[in-house]
Formats: sequence, C-alpha cells, structure tokens
Amino acid sequence: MGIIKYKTKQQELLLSCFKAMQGRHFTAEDVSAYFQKKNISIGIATIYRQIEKFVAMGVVQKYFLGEQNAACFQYMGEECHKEVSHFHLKCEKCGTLIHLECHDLEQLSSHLMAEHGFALDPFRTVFYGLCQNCRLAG
Amino acid sequence: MGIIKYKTKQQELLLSCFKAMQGRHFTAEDVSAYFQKKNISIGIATIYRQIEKFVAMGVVQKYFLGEQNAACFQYMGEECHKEVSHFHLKCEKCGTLIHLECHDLEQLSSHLMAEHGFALDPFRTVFYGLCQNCRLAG
DNA sequence: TATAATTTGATAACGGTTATCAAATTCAGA
DNA sequence: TCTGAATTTGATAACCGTTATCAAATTATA
Repeated sequence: MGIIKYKTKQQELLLSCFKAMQGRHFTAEDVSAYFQKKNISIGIATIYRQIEKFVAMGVVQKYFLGEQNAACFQYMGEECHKEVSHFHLKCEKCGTLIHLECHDLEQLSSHLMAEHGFALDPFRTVFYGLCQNCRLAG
Repeated sequence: MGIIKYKTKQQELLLSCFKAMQGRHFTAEDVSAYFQKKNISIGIATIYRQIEKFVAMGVVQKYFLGEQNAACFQYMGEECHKEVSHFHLKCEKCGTLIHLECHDLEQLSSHLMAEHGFALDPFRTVFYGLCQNCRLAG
C-alpha cells in the first residue's frame, strides 16, 4: 500500500498535465491555469495535495527557489529519476532559472563529502547570482 | 546620501540588538521578541523596513532558508563585509546551518563564471543536504 | 449493492511579509 | 530655536502561497 490508495480521475489529469510540461518547471498555479485553459475544473487544494503525493513518490521533484516565491515542481518521468543530478542557477535580477548538467560540478559534491562530511542534495540546492545577460547589462 | 537619510532611535535600537546577536542568525520575529522582553516598543513593520536597509548597506546579511520559512538575517559587523566569502550548508534533517569558509569552494565561483558566465552570490546560496551526524545516524 | 475508506473542492485560515497612511520625528535653513 | 519639508514610524489591512476544514462525492471492498 503506497501513498496513493484510491485512484481518481484528478490524479490522471495531473499526470497528463505533468507530461505536457515535461522538462519544464511549473508551479501549482501553472497547473491550475493549464486546466482552466482546457475548461477542466479541478480544485487548487487537490492540485497541492496530489502534487505532494507525487513528490513523495519521486515522480515529481520539488524545488525551493528562495524568498516567498511559489514552490517549483518538475515531472521526473514515469520512473523515479532520483539519481539524475542537475543543478540550478537562479538569476537574482531577472529571475531566470538555468538548468545545469555539468560534470565539473560533481566535484563539488565529492569535495563537500570528502572534506566536510556533507552529502549535497543537488535537487534542493540552488545557486544564486547574476546570469551573463544581467551581469553584462549592468 | 546613502540609504538611510534620517537617523532614528529605532535604527540605534536595531543595531544594539544586532550586536547582542552577533554571530548568530535571527529572524524579524526574533528581533521583535528581543525588544518585547526588554519592554521596548517597536513596530514589526519598522523592523522589516530597517533590516532591509541594513541589508542593502551590507551591514546585515539576508539568507533564504527554503520553503515557507521566515527569512534569516545575520549581523556582519560595523564595516561592510561584502568581500568576505563564506558558504552555508543546511542540513535537511536536523536543520543545522553550517558556516563554511573554504578556499576550495572559490573554485566553484571561478568555474561558474568561466564556463557558464554566472556570477555566484555566496551570501544567498545555501547548499542543502545531510550533515555528517544525520548521515551517519541514518 | 451497501458500506467503509478515501478524495474532492469551496472556502476559511495561516504565517511571513509588504502596503497604506495619518501621526510623529528628523533635519535644514532662517 | 522656530518652521516647514522630507522622511520615518507604527497600527493595521492586505497580500500570496499554502494548508486545514468538513460536508459531499467518489472509490474500493464485502
């Protein structure tokens, strides 16, 4: 008996939405808007509740992108992809979120573990700073 | 003409509170409680406003510690310490915040700049993961 | 089916933070 | 040291993302 005990059509709807947004980040509000555009009625509480269940199962990843921003989610595909490691850079100026798959950055994990005994969680860690555009613009 | 145009006693009070909390992190609520305990009346809006001014001046550093937690601040001392670079590790399990001054980590900044054009802001970036204690405790 | 367990959804509530705005304070010049 | 303009204060309303509430609807089980 997993986290989901009863299958509902809302869960199916959510999965279809996640697939439509595969590869992209989305907020609970994005999901709500997606269904409104399709004239499908689904309560915001249900969206939050179900997303959390998918997160608990590893089907959806949750990101905490600082300040009082809305939580950000991403569909991880049918199977669990907990092992795929990519990092996030967030521009403090324009707010752009950059996905970064860089092997050099795995050195970081190794270093933190070897020297500081710290097991980095790349899913939750966000690097803040200035993106190239904003930096050059001024 | 800097950020603070008129000197007020509330600013002095806040500075005295910051000094009393030197080295420790605190929330706006902590500051409010500090003054309540001393029977000093100061509005919560003023606390938030003034802290933001000190943050803008670099006298106080602001940290975003994930989820819907309150923002965390730290007094940086009399002078600006914008150049001193230390990183933060936050344990997802026990919540401990570890200050890390490690030169190897400056490689990270260099790498992000050189390879990805990204100017890392170490004050705002928090590394999430598991601290040694929690990792070994399982 | 009938029943119990669970989910849904409208909406109230929550918590940290920001906006509002009249009153108080600060500063500059006379 | 008064006067007036600029700024800050503080009580409180508003905001926004999220969670709690709870009766009604849905789902699984017998």
